[in-house]
Amino acid sequence: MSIPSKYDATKVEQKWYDYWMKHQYFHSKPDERTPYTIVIPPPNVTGVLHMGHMLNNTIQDVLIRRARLQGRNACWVPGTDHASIATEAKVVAKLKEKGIDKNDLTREEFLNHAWDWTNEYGGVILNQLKKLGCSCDWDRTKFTLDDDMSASVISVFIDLYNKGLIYRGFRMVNWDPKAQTTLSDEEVIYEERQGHLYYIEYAIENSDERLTIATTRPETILGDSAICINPNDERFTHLKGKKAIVPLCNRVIPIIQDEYVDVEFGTGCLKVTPAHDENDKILGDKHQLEVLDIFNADATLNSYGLHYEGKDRFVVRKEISKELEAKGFLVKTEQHMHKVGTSERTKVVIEPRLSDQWFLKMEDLAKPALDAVLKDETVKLFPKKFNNTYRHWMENIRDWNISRQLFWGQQIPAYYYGDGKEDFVVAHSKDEALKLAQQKTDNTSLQLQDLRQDSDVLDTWFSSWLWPISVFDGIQNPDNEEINYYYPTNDLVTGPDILFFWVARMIVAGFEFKGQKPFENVYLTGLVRDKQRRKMSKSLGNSPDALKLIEQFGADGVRVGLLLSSAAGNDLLFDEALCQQGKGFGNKIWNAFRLIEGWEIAEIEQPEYASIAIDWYTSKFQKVLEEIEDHFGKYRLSDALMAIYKLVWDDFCSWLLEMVKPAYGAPIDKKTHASVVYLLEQNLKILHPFMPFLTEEIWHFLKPRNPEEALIISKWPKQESFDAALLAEFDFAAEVITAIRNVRKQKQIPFKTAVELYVINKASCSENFDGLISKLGNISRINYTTSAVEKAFSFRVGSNEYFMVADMAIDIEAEVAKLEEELAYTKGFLNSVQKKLSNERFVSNAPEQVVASEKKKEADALAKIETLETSLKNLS
RNA sequence: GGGCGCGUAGCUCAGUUGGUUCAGAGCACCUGGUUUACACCCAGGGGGUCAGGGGUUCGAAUCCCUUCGCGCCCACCA
Repeated sequence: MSIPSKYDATKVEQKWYDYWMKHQYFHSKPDERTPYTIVIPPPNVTGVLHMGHMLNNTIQDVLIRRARLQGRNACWVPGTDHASIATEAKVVAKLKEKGIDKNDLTREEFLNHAWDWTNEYGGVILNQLKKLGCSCDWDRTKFTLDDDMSASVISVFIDLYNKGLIYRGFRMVNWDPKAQTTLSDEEVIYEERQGHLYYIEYAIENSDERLTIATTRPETILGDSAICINPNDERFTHLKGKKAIVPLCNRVIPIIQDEYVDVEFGTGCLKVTPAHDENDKILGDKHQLEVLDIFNADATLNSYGLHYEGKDRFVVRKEISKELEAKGFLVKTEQHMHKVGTSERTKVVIEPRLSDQWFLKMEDLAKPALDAVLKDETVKLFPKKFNNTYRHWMENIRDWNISRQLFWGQQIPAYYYGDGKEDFVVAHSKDEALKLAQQKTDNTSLQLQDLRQDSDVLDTWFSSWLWPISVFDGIQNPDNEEINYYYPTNDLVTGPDILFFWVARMIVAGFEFKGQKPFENVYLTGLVRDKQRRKMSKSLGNSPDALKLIEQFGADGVRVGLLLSSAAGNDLLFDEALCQQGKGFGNKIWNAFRLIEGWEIAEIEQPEYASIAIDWYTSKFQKVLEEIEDHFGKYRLSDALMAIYKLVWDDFCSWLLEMVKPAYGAPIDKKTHASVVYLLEQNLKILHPFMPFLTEEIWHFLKPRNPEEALIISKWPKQESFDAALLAEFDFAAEVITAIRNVRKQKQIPFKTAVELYVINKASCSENFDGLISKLGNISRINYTTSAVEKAFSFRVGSNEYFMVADMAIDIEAEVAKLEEELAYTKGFLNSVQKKLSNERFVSNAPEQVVASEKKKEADALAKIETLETSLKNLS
């Protein structure tokens, strides 16, 4: 098999992905091994891969591949989410393009369109994940609207309802007038907006007096039920019991008193509109005020809007303020910054609206989930700083509005048989509902056709909160082999933006439905931003096409690029240059492999320097492996990758390969070659989670291997003890080599010119690395001496002094200057050390170790000064 | 309004309980190098008042206070 000089990522990647699939390496089934399980955060079924997914799933794949190499039964469950509101919005838009209005369709017709759409685009994103190299168990692919998944959701709803945790309530909810559905509090994003504060005069009934109120929403005066003043506000006590007249519609409303009103804000008078403001609703309930809903579902005004009927709320706001001004009701307007709730999905301004909705009581459910993270730490968040955010949310948790006025989702299993508030039952089927209804009403004449199912569907998150359980059928079939084996899962990798939407609720569901946590560790990634720190978004056009990146840099290159600078929880500032760096790294490894494979092997004796070099790298590898394990343990994948990057590039390629490399054209001894190949293989194993394709390719080039010997299922290197002393010796030798190269560069001694080196070995270095110093410094001979060598370039490493003898003129003055500079620096250093040592408080307070080290520094400095002074004397 | 976090080299970030190994890494930059695995390369190098000020300590990037700047989360003030 000939080795291509260039690595062709595209071809190689397809080949190995097919190979892995064919041999079922990604597939997991319960066995005697310890499981390692990840469930994917299911992307929107109709979505396309973006940079956030790339980062997220690369991290998951790194974790899963590493676990697989460590001999665990690795199972990564993929799937997609029906994303009710987002998908429904897309389908509605698509239908609109075709001239079809959703409102003209029946539920069934609409769902048919939605399924067509899902079947056409669904799964695109999963195929994109394959390009990235994700080793998911595709046989397990789930969709949150699969029949069994939906059945689990419905069971859970019924269970919670029967436990009294789900209730129906007429409440103020967040209404999205565009999607025409309610939203949970979490789906509302508050934005700071510049608005106006309108000061409007209301006449007092049977009086000439006028009262001024301040409002940001003048259009809602048509829904006013009262004016509220603070009972302690002396300015208004005389108005107690009087009535005011609403401008334009001339309705007479009471003036009520409540301490809720802030005397300081605006005019100290508040208009009360119970239908359109949460606080006004509370006031309204307390004071038994009328509730006047002035809006239609699409936030246009209804008949209460008088001549504004049918017009949009924002249009009305402008027009009504003009009318109020023209008629003398508007006193003034002020600029006013305030927060406006907007829909996460449709971006429109949320309208508080009173309606019948389904809620889930959260307070009791939240307790075990709160303790699991903060008290028992059975669930750990990475980075830990999210504990606070989590606590805050959990401790102030509010009931969850789980109903949505959509078609795309699990329809709520509530069946109504009458118009009364309690005239409904909750059941798995209509037949069951009928029985229940007959029992409840004691009316056996009730018929199936008398029942109508609630038209709402459940919030998407009400299905995805079950994900880690339901993908293993743990709801419907709670004691099955799979759920018992894979649950709780190990790691969850997701963004902090869905910490509440999803992560927290999964923990809640885990304890409620399985009696234990859904996962052990939560790795929260940062957001992917561009170089200017802007969020990547379609509208900004700053989000690169994920697949094009893979084409350009290879999946391995992109994976490395993404992970190079992404500490957990930190935003990732994406730059294509990072992928280039990833690709360059791949190229480096490829060429190292080509070098090794290109050597001619001979039955010759192993040179001593090669044996030392291999011992050194073996120890170095172990030392770095220890660091890598530590990084992985802390979910510091960037650091783990960087440690491997430096190990492979610097230590393996730049040092080891250069050290063992035979002279040009000369063969390498068999033993060294075998060792180097072995060490390369060790490298490939730890590289594999990050760069699966390239490593598998090289692995199979190194020797023919059976499917059972594929890298993907090989064994992660075992951690062993290493020779720290040898590593220290190498570091010293490396310093010497660097110094030699430095002198060569400064004095323009070409590398090809061999020079002799003399050493005054005060540091008592071993001669282990002399052969390597000679080889990498092109030293013809190393001589040990006790006195300075004349006509030589000198340098010092530690307390050793070195002299390079080259056949060229020595600039004595420059040498003297260099020595003097070094001497001055060392004296200054000595001075500072001695100052510290002469400080009695330092000597008596600091730990012995620290004092000893300072003493050693002093001794070393003194020795060095002596050496420098002797050399100076010799030169002059 | 409440809470959390951050500010270290041109950029992105490490820096564990204050003290050997503390001022680091990668990238970028500068200099030199191409018949010899790799220019997607090799060798070498410069660069920081650790945001500012104050304090505790023998000793502070690290602990405390304070100022300034930035980010995030939560909260119904019209």
